[in-house]
Amino acid sequence: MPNSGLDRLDISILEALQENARMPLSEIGRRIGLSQPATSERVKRLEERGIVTGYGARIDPAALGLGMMAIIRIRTTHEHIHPALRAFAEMPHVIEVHRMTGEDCFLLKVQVPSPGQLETIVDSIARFGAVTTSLVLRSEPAKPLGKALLEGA
Amino acid sequence: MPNSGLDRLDISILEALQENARMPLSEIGRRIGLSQPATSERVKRLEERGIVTGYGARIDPAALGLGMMAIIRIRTTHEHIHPALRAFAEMPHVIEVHRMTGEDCFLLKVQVPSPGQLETIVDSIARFGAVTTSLVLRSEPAKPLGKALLEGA
DNA sequence: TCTGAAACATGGGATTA
DNA sequence: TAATCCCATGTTTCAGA
Repeated sequence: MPNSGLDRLDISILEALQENARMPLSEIGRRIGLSQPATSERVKRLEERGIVTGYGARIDPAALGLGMMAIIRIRTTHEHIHPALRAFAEMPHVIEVHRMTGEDCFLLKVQVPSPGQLETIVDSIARFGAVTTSLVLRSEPAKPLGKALLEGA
Repeated sequence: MPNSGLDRLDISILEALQENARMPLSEIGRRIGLSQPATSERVKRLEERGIVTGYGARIDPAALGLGMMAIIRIRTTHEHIHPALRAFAEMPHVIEVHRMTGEDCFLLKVQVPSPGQLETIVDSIARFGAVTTSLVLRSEPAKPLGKALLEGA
């Protein structure tokens, strides 16, 4: 088990903070049977060790008029890779960029208001190589980390 | 522009909260030129309108021994879809599940400690259909929402 | 565990559209 | 009038000893 020296209490803290990063430390402590200062100390250590890298608000894209999500794969050649990365960084609708093994070099997650906007993005990406676009019909809520570590690893 | 009645200040608040959900309201207010109570009021309204759906900790998977990320696509038939969704929900290493259009019905994002664990997951998914697995070599940091709305939309 | 400091929620009054 | 802001203050939450 490659757990970085985390005990059950640390895992519980991570789960609580993923569920609600604004939960008071006293409340987290109450759940796991620790005092507020002891909980505070553990959270600070999790941050210092680089396990907790920050805290972010969850935002509903649909509520902002970005109700359409798509997955775009790009198959390209080696000399296009770095220009492509720079181009993706400039596109605000491109939310995630992953470089991968396999036939396709890149996988992008984009969040757009309309098919027309998606077309614009696809067109501006096509210069790098062959593009495959899929519309996301439904996404399950993203799963928090934590459980995966306790069971077998 | 399909912005749900958000002005520039609301957008700035969303950006600040995505960067650091624990930023004090007084600090957010200072950045955008508003008092702490006025900022508090706006944040509460963003929550009530369902734009901010929660707050979560960002966790480094590698620091938890889950240093390997993979993208798995599955091509299956209609009768397998709901059993597959239930099965994915039970797999702790499967972080995201998207149902899509196109040849492949599902796209999964998985986070594993080792190739062996990835093999186990692929094997247990293969019963639903044809599986295509790609290892993620590198991911750019996920982009926050906000900018995309101001420019043209 | 306790305490001073920081951050938050609430109510009243002023301003603007 | 309705909305939004600021200021003042009581309460909660945090950090350090």
